[in-house]
Amino acid sequence: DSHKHKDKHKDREHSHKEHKRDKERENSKNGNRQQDKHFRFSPCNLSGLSYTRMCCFSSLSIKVEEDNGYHLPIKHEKPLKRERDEDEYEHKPKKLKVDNEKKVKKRKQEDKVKKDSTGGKKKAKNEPQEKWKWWEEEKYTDGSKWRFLEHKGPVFPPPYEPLPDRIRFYYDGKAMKLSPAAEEVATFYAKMLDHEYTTKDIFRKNFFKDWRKEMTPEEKSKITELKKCDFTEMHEYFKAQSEARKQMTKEEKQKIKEENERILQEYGYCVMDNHRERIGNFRIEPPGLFRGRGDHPKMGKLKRRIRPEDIIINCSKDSAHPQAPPGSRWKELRHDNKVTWLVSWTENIQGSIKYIMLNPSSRIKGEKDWQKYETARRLKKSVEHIRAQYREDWRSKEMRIRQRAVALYFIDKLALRAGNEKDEGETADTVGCCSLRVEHIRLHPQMDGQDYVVELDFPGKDSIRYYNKVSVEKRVFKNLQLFLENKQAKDDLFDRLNTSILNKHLQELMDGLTAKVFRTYNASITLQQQLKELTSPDDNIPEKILSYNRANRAVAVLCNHQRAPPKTFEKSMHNLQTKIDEKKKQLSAAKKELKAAKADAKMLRDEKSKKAVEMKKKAVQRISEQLMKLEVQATDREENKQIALGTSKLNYLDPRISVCKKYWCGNSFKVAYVPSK
DNA sequence: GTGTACACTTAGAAGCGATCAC
DNA sequence: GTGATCGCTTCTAAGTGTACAC
Repeated sequence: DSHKHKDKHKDREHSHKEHKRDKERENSKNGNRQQDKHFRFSPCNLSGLSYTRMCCFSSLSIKVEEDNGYHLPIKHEKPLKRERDEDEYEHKPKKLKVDNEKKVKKRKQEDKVKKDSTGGKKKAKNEPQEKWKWWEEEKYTDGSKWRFLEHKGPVFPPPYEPLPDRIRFYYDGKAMKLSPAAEEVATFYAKMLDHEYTTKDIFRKNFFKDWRKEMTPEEKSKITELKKCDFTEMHEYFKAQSEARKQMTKEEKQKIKEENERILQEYGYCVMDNHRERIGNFRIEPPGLFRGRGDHPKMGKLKRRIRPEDIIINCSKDSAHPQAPPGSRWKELRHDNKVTWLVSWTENIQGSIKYIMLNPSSRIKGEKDWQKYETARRLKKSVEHIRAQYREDWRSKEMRIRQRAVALYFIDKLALRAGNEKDEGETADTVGCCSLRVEHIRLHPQMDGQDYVVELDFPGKDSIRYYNKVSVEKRVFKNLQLFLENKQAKDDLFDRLNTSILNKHLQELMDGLTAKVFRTYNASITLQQQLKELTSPDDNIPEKILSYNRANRAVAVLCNHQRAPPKTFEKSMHNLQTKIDEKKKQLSAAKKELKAAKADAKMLRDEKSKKAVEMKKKAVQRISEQLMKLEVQATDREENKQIALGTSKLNYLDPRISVCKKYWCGNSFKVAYVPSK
């Protein structure tokens, strides 16, 4: 019997997008593909000291073996071997300096001295761009995140600018002038007319409900049906505006660029502990319609405009406090150095808190990132023991222990997320490991020539579908059968488990261990093993890049990092195919010419015709190479259609693996910071 | 044990300037 | 010159995990 509430989840269908993805996945049995357009660089300013890195890749294919210890949700042609234990992830770390009170005190004093010498303000803006090796400095041990923090506060979006009178809204075929408040919300919808969102019932319903709240009583009584609303003039107006922006002269564009740069310099940086640091998101989110992912019950709701009165400012007592815009005041001015955020506010859709924090290149983010990979490396040392433990626990007398052990096996083997419980009706129905339900799993004692196959099919984070068939150990299979007994589709698979229980257990096994550490560890170790397998010391740079991309793709597949195929995908593939066809024709013609030249040479037996043969041979060779390149490009693009490589690069792969000398491929990476040599 | 608040990381979509191909 | 594509940034939603009250 379930300890958790049952029947709490309503039947939901896959979103339209997901259906599209499913269909495409089916159509692409040899693997998912993605055009490597989406690649997110980590901020990697050498003076910015990011613990993350910057790489230049093209997309390349990987192939996956059926049973390699890691069971990837997306299948590929070639085996991706991944051994569980690989010592090379064991780079010697640079010894972390241990903080002590004396050193922290010294740093504090130094900060004070520098501050005093600059009249209470840091000389940050025009400081020479000298590398700051924050990783060589001591860390705070008292839980504080900084000693001094000064910033200029957030940048607010511009106020609403009413539409020109010539741009009209029509209701039931008749032009109608809207009040400014109602008009503003209408423009949010009008701007999205081309988007799939506006075809969704929930989106339309939520928008209309919230829009009506902004209307005057007269408007409210008149506008009663969304389907009678005509926003097309507004839509065309915004499209024309966007077009006009594109058509601006170089000078106009330059002027805007300079203004943006000025704002960035003024508001985009803060001073934290004597260093000028880039802020990640210094702009307040503008009002608009909420774009929840998947079947989000709140999509289309009005995201209200944030006012200074909603804003909490966090900074040092002894800093120059940011000033609220004239005529307004902040909600609160706080001096909490136990947190890293500079500005916060509560949003109105979920009631959650939003923050303005530092850029990933900052000391504070870099240190956290580093710690994350250090924890993953510690896990490497304990992982065999932990695996032995959970295998033992599969036989436990207690159901809760068995469930915990099977869930952990999934998290380790399949790199699943923990799966916290979520508020029903407040968010899209998505699950992770601990929140899997009976309906998400199917057991096949035999399937495709394999024993004990578990078929997993569930919506994960961002409503991305996780689909995988994996052969498991007999004991796991038997346990799963037991967990499913006497349960309905909507019941929890692991009814005696949640993330809190699981993480408490993990904490006992290793200090700092939580479910997500397994994802980091397994992603990084997969990269390393793939690099080892796919590269050889004699490889040239393109070959190494090819291997790196394949290894990266293996990680993306393991972590189920997917994206929607680009809108222009089909068209661009079609264009590429046309090129291939033309090239084939060219090749065929060149071959004919070569044949003719050979015949001439045989007859004439002179130097000129011999030379002609050589020329034609070279032409055939050149065209063949061009054709091959195009074909590789097509395969590559097709295989990368749905795989997103950026997330793993940015969040899961220890940069020390990418810059390891053994796999180093020169100009492929720009490294901001390599902590160990 | 449960619920909630909070702080932070992870995530895909969208935007945009630069470059390429024609 | 123009449209397509690339390479990257920005935006913000959606997760994880901890602390704390009851």
